[in-house]
Amino acid sequence: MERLTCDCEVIHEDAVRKAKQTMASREEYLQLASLMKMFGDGTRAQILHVLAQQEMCVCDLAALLGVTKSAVSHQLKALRLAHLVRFRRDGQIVYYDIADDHVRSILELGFAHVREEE
Amino acid sequence: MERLTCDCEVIHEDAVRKAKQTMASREEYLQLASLMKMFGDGTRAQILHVLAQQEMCVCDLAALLGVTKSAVSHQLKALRLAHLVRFRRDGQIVYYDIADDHVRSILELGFAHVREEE
DNA sequence: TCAACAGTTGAGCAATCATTCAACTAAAGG
DNA sequence: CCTTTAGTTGAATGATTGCTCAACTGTTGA
Repeated sequence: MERLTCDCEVIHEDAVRKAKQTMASREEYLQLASLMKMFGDGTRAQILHVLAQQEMCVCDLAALLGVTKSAVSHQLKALRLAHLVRFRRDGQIVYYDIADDHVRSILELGFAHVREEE
Repeated sequence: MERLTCDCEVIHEDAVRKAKQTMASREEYLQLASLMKMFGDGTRAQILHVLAQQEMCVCDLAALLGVTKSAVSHQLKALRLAHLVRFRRDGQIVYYDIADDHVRSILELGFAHVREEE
C-alpha cells in the first residue's frame, strides 16, 4: 500500500536519508534533463558546436550539415526554446548564434570526456 | 543531383568554408550526443547526481527515486555502457558510484545553467 | 503588385526510448 | 539442498522524437 514501485525494503537507511538531504527536486532534475537533451542529438550537437564559433544562417547550416532547411529550423526552434541560441534577422536571412558561454563550457567538457575515453 | 538534402544554395561560402575547418567529424558529434543523452533523462540525471555524492546500491536507489529495481537496473546498465558509473559487488548487494570527475563537472555546469535562467 | 527566396510550421511516419512485467541468475543462511 | 533476497535481463508497450513533405509567412527586388 505504501510502496507501490519498489518490491524491496531500503537496505541502508542512513545512506538514503543522507542522499535525500543533498538531492535536488524532481522539477530540477527534469529541467537539467531538458537542457542536456539538447546536446543529446548528433545534429543539434553539431549545430551548437558550429554556432559556438561563429554565427550562421539557416541555409548555410543546412548545407553544412547536409540536411534540409526544415530539419535545421526545427532543431533551431528547440534550441531557441531552451535558450541555448539567439538569432537576429537581416532582411530575409536569419542568423543564429550561441546564447551564452555555459553552452561552450558544456560542449568543451563533453568533448574532453569523449576524446579521453578510448 | 549533387545536393539532395538542401533546396537552397549556400549563401555565405566563406563562412561555410571556415566552419568546415573547425568542425569535428560526424562520428565525434554522435559520440558526444551519446554521452549527453545519458544526462538527458530525469531518472538518469537523478541517479548520476546522487551517485556523484555517495555510492549506493540498486535497492536503495529504487526506493529513493520511487521506481522499480528493474527500471533503475536498466538505467544503470546504460550508464555503465557509457562508462559513467562503476560498480562493486558485496555479497548479493551491488554498489554503484560515479566513474570519473568529468561527470561531476558536467552535472555542476548543467545545474548552474538551469538555476541561472529565470 | 507580384515573383522569388529564406525561413517557419504542422501533420505524419518511422525509429528510439523509458518503463513495466515476468522470468531469470547469483549469493546467503538455515 | 532449498528458500529467500538483490539484481539482471528480454519482450512488450506507450510515449517521445527527428525527419520529411507540403503549405505557409515574410522580406526583397523587379
